[in-house]
Amino acid sequence: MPKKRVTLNALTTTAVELADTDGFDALALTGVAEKLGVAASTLYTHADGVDGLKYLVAVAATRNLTETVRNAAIGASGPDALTAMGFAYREFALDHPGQFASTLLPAKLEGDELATAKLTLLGVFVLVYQAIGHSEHEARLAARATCSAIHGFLALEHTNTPSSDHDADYRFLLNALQHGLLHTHAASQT
Amino acid sequence: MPKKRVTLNALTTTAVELADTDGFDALALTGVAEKLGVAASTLYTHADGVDGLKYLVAVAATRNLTETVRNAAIGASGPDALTAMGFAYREFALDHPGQFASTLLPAKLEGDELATAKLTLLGVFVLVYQAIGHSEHEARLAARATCSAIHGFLALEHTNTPSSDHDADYRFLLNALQHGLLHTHAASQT
DNA sequence: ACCTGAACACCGTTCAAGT
DNA sequence: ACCTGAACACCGTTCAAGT
Repeated sequence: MPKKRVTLNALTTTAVELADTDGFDALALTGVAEKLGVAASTLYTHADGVDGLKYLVAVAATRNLTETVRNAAIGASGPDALTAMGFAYREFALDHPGQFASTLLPAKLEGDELATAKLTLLGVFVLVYQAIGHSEHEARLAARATCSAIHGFLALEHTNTPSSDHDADYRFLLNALQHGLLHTHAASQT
Repeated sequence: MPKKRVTLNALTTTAVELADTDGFDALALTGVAEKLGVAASTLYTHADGVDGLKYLVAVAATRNLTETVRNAAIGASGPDALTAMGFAYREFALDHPGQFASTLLPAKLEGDELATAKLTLLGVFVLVYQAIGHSEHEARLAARATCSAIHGFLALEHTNTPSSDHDADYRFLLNALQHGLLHTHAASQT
């Protein structure tokens, strides 16, 4: 019998997979333990219960999302980059529903892993707005507004009454936001 | 001993209260039953398990939110009405976190109570945009975009990295969206 | 028709005991 | 240091039995 050893990496990976499969809320120590071939109580050596496990998933998911969005941003300039990022964000949410849901988990301590992961994600948007010509303050406002709008759309997309064309709705939202942000930018420069 | 009788109304009210107190996810048959003074199994006479209970909460919450937003819309015209609705929405979310969270629950059947409640809420926004001069199609797009953005902001407001001024952030988002929607409106008319 | 209590399954958590 | 299995609490759900 080979001794069963659990690494933090294997634990996280398995938890992320299970979250995407069964839903983030349904993520259970039992399921992860079974998939890893260990007793459920073993997981307390590596994570702080079910909340600790969900925290691990949230951190990994936020980082994965950040990388996806960042990759979408390269190679396109300004406004096009924003649209590309928006659609990459959406694709991530559709492909990884559990990871997307985990994004809502609040950070515990200011400056902890999850908090910094969230800041990094926001930072990608900030950079794009700065590249367009916004000041840092404006860019931060614009980035927060954009992330809020995107998250809201994706969260409601599958819960709300079915629209005829979600794709068009999303494009409309991104466009309106973009024009609105350009407006405030122009207004602040006059 | 007076016989304990549970009405659907008392059940819903208690569940809504408990959702706001303990969180929508933590809503439990046990807690509701205890607060009503009956055995947990009794609740199966009135609701279809825990999911049925959450469904009841979601319907009630959506209706409450709709009334709040509708009330905020009267007495102000056009753009001002939209801002007022946005802030009423936010106040509702802050005061009733459980009800706000229940808003994310998807409707089961098309045309069921929850689906129509969601449509009614959206309808309030549609009406305002029509009053401003948008066509019905445009108004529907604008309403969906607005609801998405508002929901996203409120969902992330307490989970994301603390901003210096959430109030300003929210105002900024509502403003940008409003200007962006006016832009697309103007563009489609030229 | 509505309510109760017993019963069972399932999950989270702790802990003494093994290696 | 890491893993196990027993133990316990808690919640959801079902059902036969009461009124």
